[in-house]
Amino acid sequence: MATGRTHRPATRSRGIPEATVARLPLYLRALTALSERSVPTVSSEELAAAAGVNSAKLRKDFSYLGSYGTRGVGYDVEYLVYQISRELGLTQDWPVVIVGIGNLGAALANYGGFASRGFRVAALIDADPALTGKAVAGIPVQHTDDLEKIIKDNGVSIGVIATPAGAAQQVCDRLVGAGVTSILNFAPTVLTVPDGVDVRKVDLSIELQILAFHEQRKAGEEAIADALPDGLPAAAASTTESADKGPDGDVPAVMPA
Amino acid sequence: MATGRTHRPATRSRGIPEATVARLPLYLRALTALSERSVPTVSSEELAAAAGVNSAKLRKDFSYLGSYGTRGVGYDVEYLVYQISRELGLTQDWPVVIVGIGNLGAALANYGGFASRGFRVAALIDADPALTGKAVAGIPVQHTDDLEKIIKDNGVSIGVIATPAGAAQQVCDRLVGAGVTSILNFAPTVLTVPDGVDVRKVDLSIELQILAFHEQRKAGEEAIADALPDGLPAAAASTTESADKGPDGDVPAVMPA
DNA sequence: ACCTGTGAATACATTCACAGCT
DNA sequence: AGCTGTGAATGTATTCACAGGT
Repeated sequence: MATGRTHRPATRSRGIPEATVARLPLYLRALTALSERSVPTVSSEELAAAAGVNSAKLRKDFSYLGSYGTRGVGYDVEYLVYQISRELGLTQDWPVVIVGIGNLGAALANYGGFASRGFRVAALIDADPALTGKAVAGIPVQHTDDLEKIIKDNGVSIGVIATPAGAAQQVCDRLVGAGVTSILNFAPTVLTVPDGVDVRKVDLSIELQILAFHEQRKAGEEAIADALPDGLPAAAASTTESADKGPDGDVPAVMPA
Repeated sequence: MATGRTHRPATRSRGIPEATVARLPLYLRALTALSERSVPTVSSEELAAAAGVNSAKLRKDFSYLGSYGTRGVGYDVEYLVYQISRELGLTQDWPVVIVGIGNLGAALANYGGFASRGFRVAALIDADPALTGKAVAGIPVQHTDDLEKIIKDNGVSIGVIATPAGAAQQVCDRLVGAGVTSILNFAPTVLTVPDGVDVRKVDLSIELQILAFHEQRKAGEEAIADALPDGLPAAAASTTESADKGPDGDVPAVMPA
């Protein structure tokens, strides 16, 4: 096996750490805003504040790309915009297909952020024949039967899956079979893909559950300790001055089903 | 200072690492599927495969929750479902408001995954008076003017922002002012919140940009190396049969506007 | 005087590998 | 014999703090 042995090789291509790659779009957005206001240069401190990170991290991140700043001055906004865009591959145009044109798929098709920077919705695909031919966001919906042809004709390498969970793996397999090597998955399923294919997942209910976890911690630890004999070591007293939501123990439901 | 001093204290409440918390929903989903098929017990190996992680990581994750398995046997599915649900705070019902009922907000309102487990869409809020009173997913849209009242009347502590970027910070401030302490942000902006408030971000264009970065690496490194004197050590040969999209240097736009 | 770029230090996360219980 | 639970080892990310340019 030439290309690597394990299931998920972390795709850390060359020098740039994944964590850094994940922040580059943030920097780019902040820089674009500065560029629109014709700000010529920016310091790591200012840019970090705009991107919501700390400046040491930002400088370290940029150091992986090269030495694009000027000591004593800062970074040239336009130049950095270009360098980061290039690093992210946004100086070329990426045709994207969206599969599954339900509520979410339609929302994605309409989402301006797609088109605005390097990405172009090349096709919308759905399995429902009733949708075929109808236009969503000005783009006609095509039938799943033609998926492979659509991918190949448009040279698509990035696919977005917005189908129900049950259809996602099958759609994924067909996308990959047709040559797609990057997938953004909105369906709440774990997708299995061959080596060399990247999958990123966006999962609403996972995000909510993570928030619920922290929310529960903020107020309510005592109430649970009170109801269960599982003796937790009574975490640090809360003392948050925020809103003092009260114990709120009147919602009944303890089990989901 | 009792409550913590810096801008974002990582919210690592007690013992459980953030990375583990982020995986609990995955485990829970896999376990729920097993539960529906009436599978009584599962080994770390099997469950890990279903959740798309490796078994050592899964066992370590579970070890933070307690010793809920049986050596030589595995984990009791029902029991684990309950323990993880409880840990995530899903044994109670979380009323959620969605602010911004455009395409995306409507998609979220309709998304089944919200309702299915502990979360309940308590209200939909939008600034457009034309929407007020109309029902989306069976829930009437209310006007932003009443935001504070809605939050308080429903005891909402989790808010979802699906407004345009320009409105997001303002909406966020009002949510926080009314007592919301967890925010799921779909708007492409960095939100600033006071200490003690959690924000999670879901950003489509960031995800796509990360994919584009890796995509660019897979095929096309030579083309870039060819155009720039930046001597890369020529990463592992790609051998992807994908689509051979070519160097494609003709799209000009480096800037959006 | 100022701000970048980066080694060194620290913190966090994953993986290994095996002791210990069933 | 089999599988969990976990210390120890390794790998990755963040932060510190300051040398080195402008």
